Amino acid sequence: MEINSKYNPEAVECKWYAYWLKHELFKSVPDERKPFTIVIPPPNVTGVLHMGHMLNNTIQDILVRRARMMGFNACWVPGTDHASIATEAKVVAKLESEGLPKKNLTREKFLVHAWEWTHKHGGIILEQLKKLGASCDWSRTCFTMDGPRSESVIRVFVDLYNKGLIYRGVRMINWDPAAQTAISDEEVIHREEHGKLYYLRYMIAGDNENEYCTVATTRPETIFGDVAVCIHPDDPKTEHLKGKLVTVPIAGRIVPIIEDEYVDREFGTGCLKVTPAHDVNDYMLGQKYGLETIDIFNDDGTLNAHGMMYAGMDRFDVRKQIVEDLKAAGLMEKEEDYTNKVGYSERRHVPIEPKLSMQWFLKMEELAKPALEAVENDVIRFHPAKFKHIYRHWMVNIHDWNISRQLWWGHRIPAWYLPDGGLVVAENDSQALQIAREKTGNPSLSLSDLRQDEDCLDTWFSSWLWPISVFDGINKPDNDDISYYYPTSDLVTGPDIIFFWVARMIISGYEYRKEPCFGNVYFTGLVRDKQGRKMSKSLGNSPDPVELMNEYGADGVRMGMLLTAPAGNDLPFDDKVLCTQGRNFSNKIWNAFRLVKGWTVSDAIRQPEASAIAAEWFTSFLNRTIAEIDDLCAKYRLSESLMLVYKLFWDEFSSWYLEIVKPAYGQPVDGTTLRTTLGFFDALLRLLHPFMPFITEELWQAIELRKDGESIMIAPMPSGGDVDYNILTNFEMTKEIIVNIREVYHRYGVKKYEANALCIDADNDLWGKAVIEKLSGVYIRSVEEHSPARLFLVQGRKYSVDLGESRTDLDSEKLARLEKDLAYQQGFLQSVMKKLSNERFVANAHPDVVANERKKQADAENNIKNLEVSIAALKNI
RNA sequence: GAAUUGUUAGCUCAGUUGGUUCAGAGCGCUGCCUUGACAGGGCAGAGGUCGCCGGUUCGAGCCCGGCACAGUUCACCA
Repeated sequence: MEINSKYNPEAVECKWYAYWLKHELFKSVPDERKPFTIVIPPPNVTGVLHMGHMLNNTIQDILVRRARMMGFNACWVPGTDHASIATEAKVVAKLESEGLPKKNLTREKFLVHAWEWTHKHGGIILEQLKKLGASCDWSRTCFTMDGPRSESVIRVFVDLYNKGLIYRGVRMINWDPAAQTAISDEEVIHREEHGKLYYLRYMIAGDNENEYCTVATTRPETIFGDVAVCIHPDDPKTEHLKGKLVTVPIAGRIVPIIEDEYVDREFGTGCLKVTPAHDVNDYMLGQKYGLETIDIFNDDGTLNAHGMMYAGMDRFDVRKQIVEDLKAAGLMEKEEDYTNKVGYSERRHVPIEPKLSMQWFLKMEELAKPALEAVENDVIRFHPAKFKHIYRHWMVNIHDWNISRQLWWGHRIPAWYLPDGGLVVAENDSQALQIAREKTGNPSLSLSDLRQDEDCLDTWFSSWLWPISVFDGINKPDNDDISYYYPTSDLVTGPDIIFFWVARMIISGYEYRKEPCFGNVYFTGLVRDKQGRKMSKSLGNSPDPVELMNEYGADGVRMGMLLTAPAGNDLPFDDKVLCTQGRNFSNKIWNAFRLVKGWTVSDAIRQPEASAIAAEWFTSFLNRTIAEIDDLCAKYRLSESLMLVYKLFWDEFSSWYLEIVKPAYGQPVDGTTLRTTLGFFDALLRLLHPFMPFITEELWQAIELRKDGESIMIAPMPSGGDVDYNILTNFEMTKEIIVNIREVYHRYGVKKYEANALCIDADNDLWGKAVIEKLSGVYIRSVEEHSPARLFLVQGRKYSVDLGESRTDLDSEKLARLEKDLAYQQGFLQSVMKKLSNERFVANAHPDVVANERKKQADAENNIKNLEVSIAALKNI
């Protein structure tokens, strides 16, 4: 059987993914098994795969595949998100480039274009996930704007409205002038910015024309909205201003000086300009003192008519210009460098504008309570747990959620306005009409009298229902799927959307199912480049995942990423290094298999003793490792778990076990060893399968002839078994002896096959002789005297290698080594003795600890004695 | 400004209830090796006062206090 010495992932991966699909191995329907459910964090429908998705979905796939093999009915639901603001921005930009500005389009026309765009670019990302090996149940693929999901959103809106939790009102909101929509607090990113603090003169109205007060501001362009100047009532600096009126510079408006303790006396001049329409705090002052609000901005961030001669100019251009004009007018006292935080739109990257606006809000305080408790009490467990703090902080300070967006791409708010004011909220227009007729008492009211709200809902208002809505649990709360799959098991996502999504899903889960929506949340880190920078399009530092998979194989990329990505930790991704390691591991597995498959078998041979020992040892080692893997996976320490399997395969299985049982070149292997080895191989492949699905399937299918439809995917995960700790300990000693022999060989330039002898003490009932002989090429004999040059100690016993009479020369290197060892042992003994001679230690420490110290003392003394003898002997040669 | 997490080998990280035989792993690095599964490999090595200062203790990488630096989240100081 001819097998290539290098593993070629490409053909293998296509073949098995198609096979899995053909046999519907990802498909899940409710049955008598326990469910294991994951809902995918839906990527933007028009997005393409990036490294963050790779990491995130690899982890999900590992969890799902492992659960499936452990006997759960595993269901991973895929889907995409309509990404309201992002998608609309793309469509608007595209239409604009074709000479079709959004303002020239009707809502209906625009939506036609948006759907076209969605169908054209949609779903690419899901195809890319298939390349990664994602074992999603594709028959369940959902979209946040498909029929059942849209229906769910509308139902929930109506329900929350009827419960009095959704209200409409004028509030100070975050306005994104680029997208021209309101956004929620979470969509605002505060960035430190170096700007100026301007000191403006407001002349005091009245007789003395030279009197003025100075106001410090970062936003001189907002003076057109000024309606007052505020001072602190107890500030002597500004005492003289009380009760006066001042003239707003340039605007010329006369405004009062008001007093409020909100003003920080230490900041600036102690005088604060009050612009209720454009600052949250000023708005609060305006409310308190009944001040007018003057909105000076258009929706696109240009000034409106209140801006007088600046009307129509962009807000930042106005700032520059007005600074010049104020200077010219002698009203600019000074400007200082100043650093402050400016809120930016998360999506459009422009400074947001605080704006008074009529919007829809969801009351959060009551809804949040069970969701906070669930995480606090570990009903929903966060991995790593450090994110509980962040979650708690947000939940206890939760604000009402602005859920309306001035966009078209999304779920339109199901509210209809009545001709004479007032509104009705209903699931559709005919229902709305019916309610409207009842409400108004006017049976002749027709649909054309009603006007539906133009806004649509925040994207997250649909994704917060995802774990329920993908099983249609909002529309049909008692259906088989939701009853079976919900609560879901694990959620895998990034901490950046802990508030946007995770927290809100937990909230809606309790509101609509009275249950947690998942049991565990695994927070991945951020994939960064090797310099630690965030991966971004503009930096061009993000490798294309598909190209990576082509180069290293999906298994190689998965493995490389996972190996150094503990939960919650950022992953500095050096694809050359990490993916190479992953690919090399694939190749190692491949070649180990090639070795075993290349053996000819003969049942006429008895199993060699060394092989029998190796099998016994590896059985225990494997079983112990399986238990450790189970433990690590249960703690969601997937990287460490993978590392364990990696070392198990590479070091223990390949480097030790296979080397022991490997027959001499061209010789056949005995049947027992072959069967045992294939059994181990099978177990190792199954352990590895969740991490590296493709190569493991390929080799598992080649171990023996499988029936069509059989797959490692649905083979049981090895469950471990008895561990003989004596064998494990003994074998470690055997390894240590072999390493020492190799070291002797190394120093003397001896080859393994130049038969030599390992000398042991006559009373040494050495365990594992056959293994030592096999791996070192020695024969073992007992002696009275050891040759000091090649002597070494293992667990206090003496061993030496006899290289024949010709090589009894003094070895200074060996001497130095022994002396170094002696020094260490002496130092060690000293520290032990120091402790044992300390009465307080002997009196206070646990008896076990003291006993252990005495054993250490004895060991060290024995070692020292042996070393001294050898050193003396060595010096006498 | 507040909260929170971290600082252990060149890099990325483990280190559970304090016990020195716990200072570890992978990668990288150094040396040697063309004997046949694999040079995408084998074998053997080198590398760290566990951020700094103090304290508790018979004993501290681990507990306590302070400092330094880094990260994350939150926050209305114009």
